[in-house]
Order: sequence, then C-alpha cells, then structure tokens
Amino acid sequence: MLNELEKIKDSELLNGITVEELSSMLGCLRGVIKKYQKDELVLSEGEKIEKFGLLIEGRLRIVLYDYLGNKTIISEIKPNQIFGEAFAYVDKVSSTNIEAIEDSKILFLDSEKLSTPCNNGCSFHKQLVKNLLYIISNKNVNLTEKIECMSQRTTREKLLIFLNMESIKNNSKEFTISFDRQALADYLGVERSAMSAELSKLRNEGILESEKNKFKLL
Amino acid sequence: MLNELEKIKDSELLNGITVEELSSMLGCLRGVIKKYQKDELVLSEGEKIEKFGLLIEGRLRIVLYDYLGNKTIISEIKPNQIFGEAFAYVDKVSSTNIEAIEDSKILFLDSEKLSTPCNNGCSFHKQLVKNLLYIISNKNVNLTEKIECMSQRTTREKLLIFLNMESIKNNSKEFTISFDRQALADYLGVERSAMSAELSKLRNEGILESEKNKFKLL
DNA sequence: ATAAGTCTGTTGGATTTCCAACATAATAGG
DNA sequence: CCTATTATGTTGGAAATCCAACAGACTTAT
Repeated sequence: MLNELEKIKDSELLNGITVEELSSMLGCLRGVIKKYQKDELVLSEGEKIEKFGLLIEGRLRIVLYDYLGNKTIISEIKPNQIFGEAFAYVDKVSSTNIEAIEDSKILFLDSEKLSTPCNNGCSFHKQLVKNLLYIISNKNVNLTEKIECMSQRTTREKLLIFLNMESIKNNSKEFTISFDRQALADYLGVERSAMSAELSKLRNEGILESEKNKFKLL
Repeated sequence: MLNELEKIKDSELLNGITVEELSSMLGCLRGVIKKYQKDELVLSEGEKIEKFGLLIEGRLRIVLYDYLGNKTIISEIKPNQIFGEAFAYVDKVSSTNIEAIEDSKILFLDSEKLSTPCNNGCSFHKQLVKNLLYIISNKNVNLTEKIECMSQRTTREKLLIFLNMESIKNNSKEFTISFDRQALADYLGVERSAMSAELSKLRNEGILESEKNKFKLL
C-alpha cells in the first residue's frame, strides 16, 4: 500500500501533504485501491458516485455515447489525476462512462468524508479541500476549452484551435498528442476520415507537419 | 447594502449562512457591489480575475468569440448565481467574456480570502467553501451537459437533446426557455436559419409544438 | 515469416449545414 | 396609431460534412 502511495505523492490533490500524513488519513477517507484491465468499464452512465478516484497507474477516458453509438471523448485521465469528483459532490448519477484504456490501478476516496473536517485531528483536511477547489476549477477551465474547440463550425477550425492549444500547453510549436486519429476525431466531435482529409490539406498547404502523433505547426 | 444582501440570501453560496453572518463577513471577503448597464461588458477575455461575482439582479451571459466573430454562449447567469470563480481559483486569465444582457448589480468577493479561513472568528468560512465545492461541481456537470448537446452531429439531434434536457429539468413536457432563437443557435453552435428550418420540420412531423420560447414535446 | 488485425489516408456520392437574401410577424418608440 | 426595429421563418445555391468502401503501412501474434 505504502508503495502505491509513493506513486501519487506528487498529485495535485496531495499538494502540501506528505505520504505519512496521507497514510494516516486513509482510514478516515475510506481509501480503497482497485484494479482494472484494459478496456474494462470503471464507471458507467447512471451510476451513483460516492467515492471519487485518483488514478495511480494506467490511463482512463471519460466518454459519452449517444443513442446512435457516436462516441465523444470528454477528457483523458492520466496518473495522479482525479475523476468522478463533480458527480460525487452534486450527488447526481453519472452522465458519463469511464473506460480504462490501459491496465489501471485506482485509489478511491470518500467524497463526503473528504469535504467534512473530522474530529480525529486530521488537520490536512483543510489543505485537501483547497486542493480540490483548485483541481475542480481547473477542470472547469479545461471543459470550457473543449467547448471552444467544439464550437468551431468546420473540422479545419476545430483542428487548428486544438493544435494551437496543445502547442501553448507544451510551450513549443512541436509536440506529441496522446490521441490516435480516431480518438482525436471523437474528442473534436467530427468524422475520422473527413478529419484525416483535412489534416492532409493542412500539410499540403504548409500549415503544419505531422507524423503519427507528433505535430509541428509552421 | 443590507437591502441588497436580503436579495441574495437564498443563493447556494450562502446556504446555511444568515444575512447577519454574511454582513459581518463582508469586510473580511472584501465585498464590493458594482452596477452594469444592459450590453455592458462585465469581464473581457484575457483579464485576470481575483474576485468572483455573485449576481444580485439582472442577467449575464458567458460567451466566446472566435476570430471570425462567431459567438458561442457558454452559459447564462441568473440572480443568486456566481461566475468567474473557476478562473479565480486556478489563477489563469479569463478565456471568456461576460456580458450584461440586462441592467445588473453584482457583488464581488475575494476568492483567495474566501478559501482561506481567517483568524477573525469567521466560522462560516468552512460552510462557504463547502458550498463553493458544490456549486463548482455543479457547473462542471452543466458544462458536460452542454458538451453532450454540442457533440451531436446534426442540428436536429442537438435540438432534441437540448429540449429533452430542459424538459427533464422542468419536470414537464411543457416548458419555457430563456433563449431567443439567435441565442439558442449560439448555445448549440449552429446557424440560426438552419435551426429555424429544423424546428419547423420537427413541428410538421408532430414531434413538438412551439410558440415563441414555449415548447411542448409530444 | 506469415497472417490477421489495426491505423491512417483517399475518394465519390448522399446528406446536411452554411450563407445571403427576403417575407412576415412581433415589439418598441415616438 | 404609425413607423422603425427586431425576431422568426423560408428558400436556393455553395460549401462542408458524413458515410462507406477500399488501399497501403504498420503492428502483433503465432
């Protein structure tokens, strides 16, 4: 267990909190570690959430399916990131699915316990809540960014806005994205083949270079 | 001032807090009330935010403009709701604009002060932070809902998903929305005239009835 | 090494949206 | 009450997307 906690000590949720402190809090927060295999469903639409997750290792995707089966990727969860906290705190059932796209290990924490300072002398609660506020706010900003991409009217504009944002996040005109073509199309809400065609155009027009998941804006 | 505070006593931010308690906290939170006229800009893209707002009266819209001038409405702010808190807590400049669409009165509160319990005996801080956690989580869910609408591939599907959500929120097949046609198009990320045409089709096919902003799903 | 499966790019036709222009209805102001 | 303005609906052609199908490159498993 301690070994697992070492892995997540740099997560934003634990900012300002030591592994020892976390370890002593785990009982209080009803911490549980679970494992999931690649392609396994971690959480499905309609489920009630009382614990949110902190990804220790692996990779998850938060996705939506419409009644036609079209898939939309809301976001990706990488190690050290948390998920499910929004639904936990508003006490609504999840409207999204969460899929493991790699073998994954997750620490689940009780959301109610976390936001209610207990009487056991867990003085770290205050810090945890502040961290949580920061993380959720940040997710809010990320969702707004995604909306900015999706609100573009053409596939070309969606691509350009997305790639520009990635470039800014990486502080470089050259960067690698974690989506393959199908996933990128699902994230932007467009058709894969049309997107591929548009990427070709952008390459031909000398606006960018790309090779697999590596892009360079010119 | 006390008169204004009475108006917002039912806001979610002040859940569990009395007007008197709020009044005593105002200095601590550096509360300031400002007025804006219809069509005035409350906050513009790129601005740094240190105080978030609580709308006392009027109506605001959070909007994005792309470089072609296309407008996207992210959400509407009605009295008692807060705005700007996400950017305040992640300490990023705003990527959105906030416009007053009616004459409005806003209470601004210092975000840093709010999330950091002070030593003046303001015991309500804890409650405020918990309320904030709930509100931001809820916004997160709302943004996800908007993404669900926008991720639909056709105008028709976007309309149907949106109207269904509104119907659920109102607990009735019959409901009134706060958007006019242009605003609805801006919210869904589609063209107004095409949307109008699609609405006509839906009416003709007997799927819904509508008259101005009043809709009825059949 | 081979075969099976996956990922990416290409293409053409059907469908849908976008855009601009106009008609009519509803609203606001003098 | 009349006029000016705004909101909504309609239409046709241009543009873009979607869809299905396929080819080639790359990866994985046996």
